[in-house]
Amino acid sequence: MNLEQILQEKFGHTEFRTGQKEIIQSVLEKRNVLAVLPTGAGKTLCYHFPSRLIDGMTIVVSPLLSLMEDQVHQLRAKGDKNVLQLNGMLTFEERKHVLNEINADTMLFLSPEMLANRKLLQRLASIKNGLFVVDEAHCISQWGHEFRTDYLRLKEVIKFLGNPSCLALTATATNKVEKDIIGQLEMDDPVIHRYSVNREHIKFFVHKAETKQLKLEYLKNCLKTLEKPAIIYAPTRSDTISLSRYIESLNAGLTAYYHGGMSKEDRLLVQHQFLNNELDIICATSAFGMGINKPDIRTVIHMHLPPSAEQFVQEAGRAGRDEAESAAVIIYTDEDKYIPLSFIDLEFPEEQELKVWLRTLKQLGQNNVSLPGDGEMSKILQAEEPQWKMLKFYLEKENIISGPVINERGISEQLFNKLNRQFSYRKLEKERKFEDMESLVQGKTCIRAGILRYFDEEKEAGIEKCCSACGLSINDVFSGNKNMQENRRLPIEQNGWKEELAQMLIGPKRRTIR
DNA sequence: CGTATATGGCGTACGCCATATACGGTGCCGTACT
Repeated sequence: MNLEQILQEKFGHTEFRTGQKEIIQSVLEKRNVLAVLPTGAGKTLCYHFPSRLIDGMTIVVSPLLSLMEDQVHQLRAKGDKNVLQLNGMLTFEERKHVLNEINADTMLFLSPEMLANRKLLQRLASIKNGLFVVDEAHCISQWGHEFRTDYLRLKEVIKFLGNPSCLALTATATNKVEKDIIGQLEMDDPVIHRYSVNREHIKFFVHKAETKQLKLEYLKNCLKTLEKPAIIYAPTRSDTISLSRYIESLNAGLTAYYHGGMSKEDRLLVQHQFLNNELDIICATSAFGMGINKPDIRTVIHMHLPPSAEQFVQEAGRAGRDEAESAAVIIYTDEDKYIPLSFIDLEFPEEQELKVWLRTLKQLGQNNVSLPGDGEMSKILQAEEPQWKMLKFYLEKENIISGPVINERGISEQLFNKLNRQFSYRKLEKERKFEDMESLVQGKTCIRAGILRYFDEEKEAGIEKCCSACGLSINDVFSGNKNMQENRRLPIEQNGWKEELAQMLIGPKRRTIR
């Protein structure tokens, strides 16, 4: 039976989309695969398909619980009952149940943090493992080094599971990020399937404003001209709130805000309203977007400069998954850079700080104190919790910390120098990425060409007037979408959201959300 | 960099203004409880 027949019989599709067949073939040949496929190209099939043919369990590492929920739900809805997930939203009993259920035919979704659990790993290793998938694999590079270091432990996990073949999937990776992913997963002799990140129907616009007020003026213009639904990205949580108030005052459409500090319920509610076309505009921090599968987002506006071109392409790429004309706008001022730069600053300790931290740890070790919990420890060091967790990861790597034991003899001048050098290097890398983003918008040349160059691609000849630098104006977009406008919006039920929320929380799927 | 809160001097007992300092983003987790 050939792959097309299987596709038809088991998955109900008549043909593969670009790249899918090649990727699936490589996976079936038991190769380690890195696939860079643009947003909306059908990544799920790339592991769903082989997981049904491969001998052994398929493990899928997913960065967000909401994303995991969605995918598991969709796959199960398609009739695949042996798709399970394991995460912190499950009760103890539910977890036990999942651990009993899993077998060599299971597809199991987990977070990288879950895979740090030794007992769980032993249970997983007791089953034959066929395929190890890392979804949204750019997270390894983007988050793994500092924010979510469990991403850097995945290589040990893969070894522990008996080296199943590995498939890393992402929509945005430069050559450098590709190398980082391959290196961090220790993928042996990998096959790389890379498809262009170019999305021709997305038109790019950059506008530099002199003041904050003028930024808002330009935004007002954009909202008059550009189509909705739209996402507006802001740099801080409070900015998302003030922006949504501003837009409401303009009567520019139904608006809500979204950021990581909101409760799970509120986030879920806003997300659902946006997906159901009950909102025109969502003002959000970078927390919003990953796994948002809404095909008809017409406009993405950035009210600041994202920290990297990768992040920009990820966020702007949420527009126009349906391949209809869409707009991506950046409105910025020179002052914008201080926020991203201060975030980078915040992530890494100062030299003096690092010295004090190591000294404190050495003292704890000398007094045979066993290592306290993360919250407690960050208090002792007067560090932010993410900072301490990052340091802990690297100290574990250097065998300074093992479990609750602090091997204080290893804490030396050399160790300080090594860590300090490493942190400085990473900090510089991040600052460079931001500078690249700055030069992307400051240049006088085609923005699309700049993006493609950044991703080591050549711009294909023949795209005229593709962005503001090529002379395109925001009034020129959306001419091609005329006939698809009117039937989009549904009437809004003013009191519907409470019932809707109750539905999401209580039944019929029984989610556990606190 | 801009904004919000905290401190400090004044010169008289509470309120005012000036200046100093802190903060800003992304998520998972057998779990800290108050």
